[in-house]
Amino acid sequence: MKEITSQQQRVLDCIQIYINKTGFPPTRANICKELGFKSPNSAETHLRALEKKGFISIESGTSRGISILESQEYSENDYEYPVIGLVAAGSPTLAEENIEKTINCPKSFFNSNFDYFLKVKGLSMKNAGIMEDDLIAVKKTTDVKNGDIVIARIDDEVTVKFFRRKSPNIIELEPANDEFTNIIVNLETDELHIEGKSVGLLRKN
Amino acid sequence: MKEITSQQQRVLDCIQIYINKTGFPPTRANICKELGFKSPNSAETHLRALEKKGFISIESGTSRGISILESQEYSENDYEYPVIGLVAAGSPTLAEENIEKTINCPKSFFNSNFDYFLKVKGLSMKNAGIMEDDLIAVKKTTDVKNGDIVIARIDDEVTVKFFRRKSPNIIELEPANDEFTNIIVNLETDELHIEGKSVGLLRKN
DNA sequence: TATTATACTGTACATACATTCAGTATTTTT
DNA sequence: AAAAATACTGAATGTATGTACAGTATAATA
Repeated sequence: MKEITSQQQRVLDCIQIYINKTGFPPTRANICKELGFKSPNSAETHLRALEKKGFISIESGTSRGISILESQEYSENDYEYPVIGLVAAGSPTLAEENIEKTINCPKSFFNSNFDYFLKVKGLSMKNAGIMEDDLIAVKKTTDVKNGDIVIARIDDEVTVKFFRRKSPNIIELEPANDEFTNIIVNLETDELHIEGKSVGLLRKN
Repeated sequence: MKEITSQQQRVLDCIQIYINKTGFPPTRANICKELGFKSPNSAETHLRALEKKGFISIESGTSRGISILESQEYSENDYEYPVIGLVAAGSPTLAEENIEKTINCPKSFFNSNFDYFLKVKGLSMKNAGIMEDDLIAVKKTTDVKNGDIVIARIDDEVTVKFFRRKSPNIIELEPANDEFTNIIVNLETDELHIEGKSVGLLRKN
């Protein structure tokens, strides 16, 4: 299995999500629409690359004839997902020491696969329906769009916020609570790490 | 779910086997070849019957746009929990007809065991972090305490609210949204059915 | 007894889709 | 420095595929 590029990973994820949602694989045009490509050939070349690298197989001449290989990674059974506590500001977080427990959960539980649960502290995303002690299913990725709920880190401080790119170098991290203010990050002067994005939420009461 | 005929069962099996083998659903022609039909319309009419009976869904105008709804496979730890849509007021709800799909989920996923997922309509519990289209894990029980989030039914109208017993015969159903008002139920004059209570919440985004 | 559902064959057609060709540009590998 | 891989746009084409229409026949309902 050769190395996958970030764009190819996006296409692969897109296929998996499409199958989870609809039950059947996407067309070239579906992929383009989903990822913003303007030519079906963009999808085509990515598919060919993914096939060459062994991630998918393509049935020639067949509509939607894509199948994802290496399926134990994606579809098989359950997995023990770690629950990581979002600890107070200033502490090293997202580290192994912060694994509170694990949760057994089907791998294809949310529309996208994910890496861990993050236990939420505070109410900064209250109006988005994210409450204290909720568990956010986090997919590790830096590929985020405007409006995505992201797990962002500035130095050692980790927060959950809406992601909005205002200009190539200005990113706004927007809370969903009037009592909190936007965090404006200038990429030229500040370091911003996107740890991942929310693909789902779990609450136990 | 209506009764399935033996030929329809053959077609349904054929679709499942085809998906297992290839990773994508069959075309009409594929089904014909597999089962020995000589006209694509044979497959078409069977598919329409299966859709009408709720076994599959067909995306119109879409090649291979078949998805099997009732997924009968589940392991020992997991169970296929039904997702029931909270339909508009006045309709008979919580009925089998309202099963939108099922979700495979470990039986001990939430702190208490539960019976089904309820898909939320409206924002009456917004401040409790329950948003539109969230899935509430519902445990069927009438044993509820003050402050519990309950699924209550008055006649045919089903709502999700906080439960508060004001006096032995007066129960208040309290929303978590300023734009909604409390529902006060006098057990001497009104009939109140407690369908169950929320033991968890699931959100996919 | 009339009607509807089931279970097919066979033909036809619009369009959904895969796929090729022609470009452009940047990055990585040889 | 040349070649190959990556990452696209854009247009064009053949065919794979859904789907409607026209029949035939039997069993199940109303």
